[in-house]
Amino acid sequence: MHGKLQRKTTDLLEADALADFKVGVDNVIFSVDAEQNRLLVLLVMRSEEPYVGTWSLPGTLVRQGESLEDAAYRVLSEKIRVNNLYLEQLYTFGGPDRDPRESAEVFGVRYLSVSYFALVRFAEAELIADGVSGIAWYPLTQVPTLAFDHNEILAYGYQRLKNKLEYSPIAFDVLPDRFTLGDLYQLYMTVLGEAFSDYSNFRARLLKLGFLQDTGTKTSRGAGRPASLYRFDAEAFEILKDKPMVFI
Amino acid sequence: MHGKLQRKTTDLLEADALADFKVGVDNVIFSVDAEQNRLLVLLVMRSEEPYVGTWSLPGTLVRQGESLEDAAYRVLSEKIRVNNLYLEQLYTFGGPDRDPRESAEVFGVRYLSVSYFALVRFAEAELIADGVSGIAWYPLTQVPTLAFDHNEILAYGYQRLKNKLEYSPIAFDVLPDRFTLGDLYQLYMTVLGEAFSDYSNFRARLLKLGFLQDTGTKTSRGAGRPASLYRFDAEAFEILKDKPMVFI
DNA sequence: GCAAAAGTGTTCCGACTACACCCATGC
DNA sequence: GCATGGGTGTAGTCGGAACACTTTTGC
Repeated sequence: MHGKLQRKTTDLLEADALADFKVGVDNVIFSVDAEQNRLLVLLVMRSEEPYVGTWSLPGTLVRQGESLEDAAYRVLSEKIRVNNLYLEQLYTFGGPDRDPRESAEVFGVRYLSVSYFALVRFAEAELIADGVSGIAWYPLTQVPTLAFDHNEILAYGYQRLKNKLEYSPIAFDVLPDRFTLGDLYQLYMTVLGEAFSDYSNFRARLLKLGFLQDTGTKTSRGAGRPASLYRFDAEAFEILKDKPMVFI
Repeated sequence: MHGKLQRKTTDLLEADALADFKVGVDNVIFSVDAEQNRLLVLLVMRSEEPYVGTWSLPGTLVRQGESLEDAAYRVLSEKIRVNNLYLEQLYTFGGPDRDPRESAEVFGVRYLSVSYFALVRFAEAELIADGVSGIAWYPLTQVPTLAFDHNEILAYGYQRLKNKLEYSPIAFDVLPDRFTLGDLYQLYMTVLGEAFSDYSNFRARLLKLGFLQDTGTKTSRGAGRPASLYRFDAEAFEILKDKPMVFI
């Protein structure tokens, strides 16, 4: 309401001068290790200042001509090779002083982070070591203190993951093409924690939704009765997608 | 995976040079006119290039030392005076070429928009006309073509509003302190459209939740039996906030 | 046979739906 | 009285929770 008219003349000296930004994209990449029933996050060891030698979320700064989502995909593809994945924007963190590089020059450039949330198939995901910086899947329970405000971003991403699982079919982006209902149940247990639902009720509910296709084949894993392999029927789901649905 | 090592020397010439950003904040500000049962959005007429003379969402560019949320509040307070409001971040739109100012200089500055979603009390909201640009509440059904990608942002905000209404108590940020259950019902009807629930069922469900306090006083509006005035009990709600709850 | 995992069925109970009906006011 | 909106109650139904039970495998 004030200063707007004079700005042209004294731009850089005024208190309300515009901030210049570099925009970073940070990815919260989850995966589920079905063997060990662990929820994993992908972390990289920083090899540049600031925070050299500290673990952080994989991220990058946005380049000229590159969209935010492009940048998010680029980070991902530089770190892991995957065929299938789920990706969505998470939140934008942009307070001043969230990046120590800002304090270097007074009123210098600001760093803003647009975070993305991704889910990939653990079995397919092949980590790309570039020889310089470390890269590793960390069990969510063992994540150390991260660079910047990345612990906060991670916590936010984990919340989103849990919410999404309840009303979105993102689980099928992490499971192999053919999976047993036990696999699916284990995935939910791993992410949401113990006792979110009885197995047989979970089973009945999911099957009633009608987008799980019994392939006819069965698989036997050690002791116990062999389980039917199911496939996610994307076409059948499309029809139902607008109706509210709960996997709990 | 490539170019990372050489970047220091030929930074500005390389294809993967970093983009420089100005960051804008655009607000989708909703209100509900209880008299006429209309859902309203606040729009402003642009008085500067680009898009002079076109309606747009109220927005601003982020200043030095200012957080994103600060900027969002600043836009709001420059346009309207309100006592109570709900505000949350919506989404970040950041593709190249979303702002025509970008094409002016090749590889010049990029414009990124962090959008916020707000809900204010219509009766309390006093619009601030600055004499230069227009400002007006538009019924959602009559919104014209807006500047930039603002129609898209608005559509996204409307979706969020509908979702939030179902599981969050944001309605009470828009209603006056004391309101009748009829007021509350009308609000839901106005935002969500006809026939989302029977009135008596809606009433029973809400009262059972236990955070609506009957003030004892009654109000009479024209014909019909006087209605009890209720108040939202924030303390009672705090206790229940973590449990899933549906107002439908 | 026994343990282990898959798969089926059944009972109980709470919640939502769809109404019908009573109450208090203005005119 | 009658129209209007507020407020209460109820019968039917659907779906989830809990749990018992059957089936098919490995050993």
